[in-house]
Amino acid sequence: MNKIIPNISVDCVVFGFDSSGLKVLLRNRKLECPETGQLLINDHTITGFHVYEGEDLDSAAQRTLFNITGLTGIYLEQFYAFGSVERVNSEKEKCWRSYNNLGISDHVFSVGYLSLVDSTKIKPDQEHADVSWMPVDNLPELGFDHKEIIAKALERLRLKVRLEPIGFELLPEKFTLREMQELYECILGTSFDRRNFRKKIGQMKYVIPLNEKQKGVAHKPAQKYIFSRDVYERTKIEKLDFSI
Amino acid sequence: MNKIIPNISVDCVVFGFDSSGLKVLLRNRKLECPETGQLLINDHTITGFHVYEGEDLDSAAQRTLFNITGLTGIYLEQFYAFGSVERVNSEKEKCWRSYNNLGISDHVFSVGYLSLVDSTKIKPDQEHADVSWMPVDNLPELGFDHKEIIAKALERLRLKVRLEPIGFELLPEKFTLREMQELYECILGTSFDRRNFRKKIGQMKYVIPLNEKQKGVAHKPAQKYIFSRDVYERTKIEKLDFSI
DNA sequence: TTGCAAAGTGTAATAATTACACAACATGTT
DNA sequence: AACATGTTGTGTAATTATTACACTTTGCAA
Repeated sequence: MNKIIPNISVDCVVFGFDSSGLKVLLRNRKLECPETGQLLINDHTITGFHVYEGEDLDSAAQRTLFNITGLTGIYLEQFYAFGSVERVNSEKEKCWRSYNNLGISDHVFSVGYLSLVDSTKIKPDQEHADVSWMPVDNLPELGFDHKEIIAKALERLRLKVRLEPIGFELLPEKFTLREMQELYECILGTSFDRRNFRKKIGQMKYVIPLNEKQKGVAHKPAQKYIFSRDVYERTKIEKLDFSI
Repeated sequence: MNKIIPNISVDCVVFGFDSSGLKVLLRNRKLECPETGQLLINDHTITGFHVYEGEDLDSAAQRTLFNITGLTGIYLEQFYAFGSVERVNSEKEKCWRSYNNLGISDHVFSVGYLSLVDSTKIKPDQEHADVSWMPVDNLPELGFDHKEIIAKALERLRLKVRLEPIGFELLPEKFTLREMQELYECILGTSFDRRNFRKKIGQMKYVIPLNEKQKGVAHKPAQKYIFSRDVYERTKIEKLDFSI
């Protein structure tokens, strides 16, 4: 049995994307009073867990991510460490700990990881009924300091997406340029001229058109594209040129 | 008396700049065998210390930074958390701990901070004889995983310097355009055309020329400039436009 | 007075970015 | 069968940013 380190955890902000925008994978947390049955806590948290003894941060984050998504090999990046004294010490969290204390410290330092997944690969409803995608621009009530953690993750995502082609991690393997444009628009909160956007993408040799079209749409079907990391690595130039 | 948290520390990479390039502030660490007097360890470390109970990460970093520089209000930014299992468990570090163990865990998670100081404000020789500026491109032997930490700090500095006007933190209050250009050249490892660089800086309203010139130089003295954060905050545009 | 070393300055060529409108197409509806 | 709908796919001209490049000025030291 793995022993947890009582004062160190990882928290993983899992981003997904679909036609209605950018999402975060959250778990519903409920606590009801054993005597009265009253709902003491009913909020949401990102997924996280204490680091095990003898485990390093990245492994702990991968483990945590696997537990909620059932997937391995997904994009995962450490982005910030959170260590404020109050982060697990609000009244609500004291209450939570009083019912769930498993030898956990009252000052837990948590290392935040940011993960990007193709949301079509996850069917959260099946495996964990308490897990769901929530829109980043309309989050429910969150536990701990998870609002702050998500905000910081989003900030990092916005930065990173302009510097590296990580947007593709959020798209299905085959995607249309419209999907790609919508993704970038909703991450960056801007809108692009369609022709200029396409011109720009056209220059990216690593975004490769397929001989395949959308099906079952009530309009002219769009061509599908794939991203080639391989071509990207070979042709990338050291420049902040992903700003679109 | 403050009690330390045995498994959590902060490490602070302090960067400075002078005419010979970019520097890191390092402390010489020596350990001699109490019996034989033999030098068991003679290397360098960045400055760091365990977090105290009830203290948060930023405060711990500020405290640590003050201890080595004697300065407050300096640029300080968290950049990465290090938690590999081996980081304090090499033969050398086991040896160090066997002589200096103050209730320290054998798996210490360290949060890396990056600090930028005007090196003219620090006279390391006076206060601590064991502290000195070392060139980043020619580092001595380093303890713990500090080589990796410095590398990561440098990577972050290179990124950040293109996105925000933090370079000025490394310059004296009044500086010449040549100093500024040399700073950017040595951080980014490139060289700029002098006229184009000046043209670019000319557009930055927050780099303000003074009615003051260099003195005591054996050539045409250069005009001095200051950076105004105030003007910057007012005029900044959301764009990755600091790439020069 | 002369030599030295760095400061300070402008222009033309090239490349990148922006703004903008219409025909083609697959489907669902009448 | 014809039509309505909604989205795809495409080019050009104007503007702006980037690059490459050479000579005169200045203050001090010898």
